[in-house]
Amino acid sequence: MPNQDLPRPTDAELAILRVLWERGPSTVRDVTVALQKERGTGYTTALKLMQIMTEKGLVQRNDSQRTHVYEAVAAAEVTQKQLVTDLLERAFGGSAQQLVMQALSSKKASSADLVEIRKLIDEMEKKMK
Amino acid sequence: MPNQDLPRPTDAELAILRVLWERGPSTVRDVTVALQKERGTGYTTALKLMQIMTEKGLVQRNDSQRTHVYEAVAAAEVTQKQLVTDLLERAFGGSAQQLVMQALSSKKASSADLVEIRKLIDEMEKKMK
DNA sequence: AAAGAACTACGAAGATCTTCGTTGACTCTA
DNA sequence: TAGAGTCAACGAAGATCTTCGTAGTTCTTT
Repeated sequence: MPNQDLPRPTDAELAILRVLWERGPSTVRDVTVALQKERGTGYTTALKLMQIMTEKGLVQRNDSQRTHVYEAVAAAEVTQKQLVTDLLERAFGGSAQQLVMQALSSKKASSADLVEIRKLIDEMEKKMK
Repeated sequence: MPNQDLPRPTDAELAILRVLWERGPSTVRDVTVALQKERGTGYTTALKLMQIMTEKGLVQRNDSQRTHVYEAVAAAEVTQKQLVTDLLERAFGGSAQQLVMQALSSKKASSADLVEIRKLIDEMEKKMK
């Protein structure tokens, strides 16, 4: 029931969340290894970040074992929606249409994607009646 | 011909850009007044930010008059696309479809918006053949 | 039991972000 | 021409972000 009002994750924090979303509950070591390649993140850096994220409530820590295990508090979809909503307000003045247009044209979506999106639009139009 | 590789604007910078996009070339005073309501931004704060943005290349300054006039270097669409692309990579692993879904469901788009988006999808599908 | 490896905690440094006070210059007006 | 108002410039402060070195603890191995 709680869970809301998590702060917007920073860039480095988001990188960690993405690892946790993909791997599920993970240790600092796990996360460090995963981020080593793309970011060159050091162990203590990841540790410190994850400690801070714990304070912020972005992740949850199981410290029953000596090696702590972290997991994301909010599901990927929740945080993603928050980020999109945020960007929508900050950059697009709330116009979802423009954001969608930019997203679709910036990264080419597959035709399967387009079908999915069309479905969603159909449903939304139905509900509007 | 130049123009690319502008840094990602910060929150406060983006607020200023939005004013410039809407008003066109504006003075610090103009921007301050516009942001006073929603953000309570003070004059020197806006000035300092706009000076920094000039150094970064985000805005351009005409100082032929005593009262300088600033304008955004990149059009709204360009910066918006940059921000969306950025978010796409950082939070969605490049999946435009998911981002669009979140955007459409997070903020209710009007039926006119939906029609527009559907048009865009139609066009994209055509081009795919 | 001793040495080495792995882990958490802590603090600090450097960078960036945001805000604002102060100063000095210019302009307008009484 | 003196005073009030407006402006750009500058510096600094406080907050946040990111990184990393160091220390102390626990575990493992020999």
